[in-house]
Amino acid sequence: MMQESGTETKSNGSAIQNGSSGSNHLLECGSLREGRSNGETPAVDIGAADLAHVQQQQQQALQVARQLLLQQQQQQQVSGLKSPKRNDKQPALQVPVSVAMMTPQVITPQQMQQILQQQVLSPQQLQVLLQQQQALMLQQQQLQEFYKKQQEQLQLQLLQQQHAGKQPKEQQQVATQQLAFQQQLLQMQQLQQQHLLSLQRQGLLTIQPGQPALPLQPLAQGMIPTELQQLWKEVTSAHTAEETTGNNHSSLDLTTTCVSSSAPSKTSLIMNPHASTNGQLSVHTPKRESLSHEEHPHSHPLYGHGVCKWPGCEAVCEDFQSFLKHLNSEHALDDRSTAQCRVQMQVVQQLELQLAKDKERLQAMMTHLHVKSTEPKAAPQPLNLVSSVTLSKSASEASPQSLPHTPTTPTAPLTPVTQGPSVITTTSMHTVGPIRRRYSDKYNVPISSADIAQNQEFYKNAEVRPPFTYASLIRQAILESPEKQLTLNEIYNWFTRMFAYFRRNAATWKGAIRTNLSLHKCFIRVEDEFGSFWTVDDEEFKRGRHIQRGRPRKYCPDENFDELVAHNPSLIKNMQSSHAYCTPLNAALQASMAENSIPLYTTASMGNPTLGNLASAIREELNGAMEHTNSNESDSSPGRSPMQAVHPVHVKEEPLDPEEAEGPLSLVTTANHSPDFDHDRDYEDEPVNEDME
DNA sequence: GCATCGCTAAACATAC
DNA sequence: AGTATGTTTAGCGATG
Repeated sequence: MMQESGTETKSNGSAIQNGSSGSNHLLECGSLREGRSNGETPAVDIGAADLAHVQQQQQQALQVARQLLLQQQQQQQVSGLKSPKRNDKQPALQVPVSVAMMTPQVITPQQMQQILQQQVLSPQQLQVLLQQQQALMLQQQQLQEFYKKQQEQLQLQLLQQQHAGKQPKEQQQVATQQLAFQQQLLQMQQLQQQHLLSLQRQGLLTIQPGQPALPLQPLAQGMIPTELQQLWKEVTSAHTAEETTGNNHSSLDLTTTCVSSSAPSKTSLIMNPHASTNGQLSVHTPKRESLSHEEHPHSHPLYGHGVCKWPGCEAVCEDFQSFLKHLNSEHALDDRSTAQCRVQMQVVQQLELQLAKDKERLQAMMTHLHVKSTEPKAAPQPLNLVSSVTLSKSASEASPQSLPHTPTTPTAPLTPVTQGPSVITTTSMHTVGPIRRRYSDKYNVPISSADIAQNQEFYKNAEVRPPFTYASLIRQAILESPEKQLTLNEIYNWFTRMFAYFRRNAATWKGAIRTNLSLHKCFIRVEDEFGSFWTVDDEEFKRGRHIQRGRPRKYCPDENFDELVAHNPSLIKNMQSSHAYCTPLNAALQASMAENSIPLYTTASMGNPTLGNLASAIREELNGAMEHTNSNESDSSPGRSPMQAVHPVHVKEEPLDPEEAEGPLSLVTTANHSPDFDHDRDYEDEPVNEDME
């Protein structure tokens, strides 16, 4: 966190300077002084317009500008998070203060990283966009301030005019300048809106659907930046004297502000370092700040549990006063803090974006499920989010289960986090825990790639437990791999990559994976000189059988090992000679194996017809040949030779299911001679083996 | 009520 | 010794 912040700070700091020199808006600062030296007057020609007409124009322009400002403020309020309570009490004219920096940290580091990883744009692009937005908003704020002053001046002028009955030429000129300035304000707002639209198009900003967009009014007369700056300078300098009397607003020195944009001057524009707005730095208002502290003494969103909650800080502050001191000293308005604000803004924006997307997705899901719930065969519980989301193939049911904290069954989906209409109530969303999905007892229905891919993005980002069993996920991971084989660590990585849920509680789910790999017959462990990897026997997976539990491990020598070797010479090469098969294969099975050996080897739908596959194939013969003699052709890979890649030296031993093993048909590698084979699972219900035990 | 399934936790073993 | 990997078992809750 600290490191990231440091990096961000550094990059932002340099980018700020680049932005200052490269931005069109900030270029105006430089040309401002040039324009001033030229002494040019604004390109506004009033001529001999009568006073009433000028005044009318002024009023109209003011009205338009005021509306625009209000609209923009509304837009910022809507697009930003809801203001905290204290901000609601702020005057309407004040710039809405975002709570981005004032909201307690609810984002986990993982989520933060996730968010940053999800960014569509490169950091450089984001940086540029943010700088542009920042510059625009800064300028807009300055314009707002200036606009207020101009408004006051106008009122003063109107009063004077009423008393004097005539308008001095000077006043007329000022009014003209104000009009031009207001038009320029519109232009600024257009620029900003374009920028916002640009952000929106790039997915960085969401605007509520019902929110009215700012009107894109064509400018009657445009002004080049130099003219604007000239105008600004002249107007501000012409009325400095008036404003100094009893005016609380400090006069805006844009020159100073612009020059110090990379290191903003607190004398010209005092920013509130405690609060960042959505792209705006609010004008410091001591009264407001003191009010805020009065209302919430010793309460600060950036302070909690004696620790400064400034992102990346976590400095320990014994009391609130020391925190304030720390805040003012360490997080004053500088490049670093500004950059951190930007990062936080980005985080908030991304969260809002993600939230909007997830809401939309949830809505679609609700709609979809609601429709489905009317179908005859739909699950009785309307809260069953699982069955129809992705695993439509599975003919299982689901039921709510209240498990608030500890994740349990991976077969269950989690409570939707976002609120939504329709059938899911708030209560149910919090009580619906993992819902067990149960496959048919007879066979496993493998999840298809589409099942996961359908909601891939969702599970990648949301810490929602996927409604698939570990076995299904492991299988999916293996089958997705190019070689149809994965090491344990690669399986881990696939889980963490594909599911945000599996980025925590690693010990739990990793153990579950190992257990499943060992427990399920369909997972075959193969060793080579580089280590071991896991493959999957899809047919076996569909059977969904487990290694029998609770049975003693037995050793059973196999007299027919030679015959097996005859079908797979690699056995001799890779297996230790002591490995043997314990039970005789009957002639029919052997013949069947001889005929179907190659398809059998590829049955497992894996790239490598390893020994594991061989064993799987044998198992297939033993267990399934009788029930479906032709079950292998579908998964055969004609282009692959069964002996294509052979490194196996170790294969998980598969006992036969008693109900399927007819007679003493057992295929067991032996223990005793190799540590790799010393955990031989045996077939239960074999009197011979029982006796050997 | 019972059997099964899926999961979790734990113990244990082995290899590195 | 510590860690990763693999195996096995017990127990729990959900489900049929």
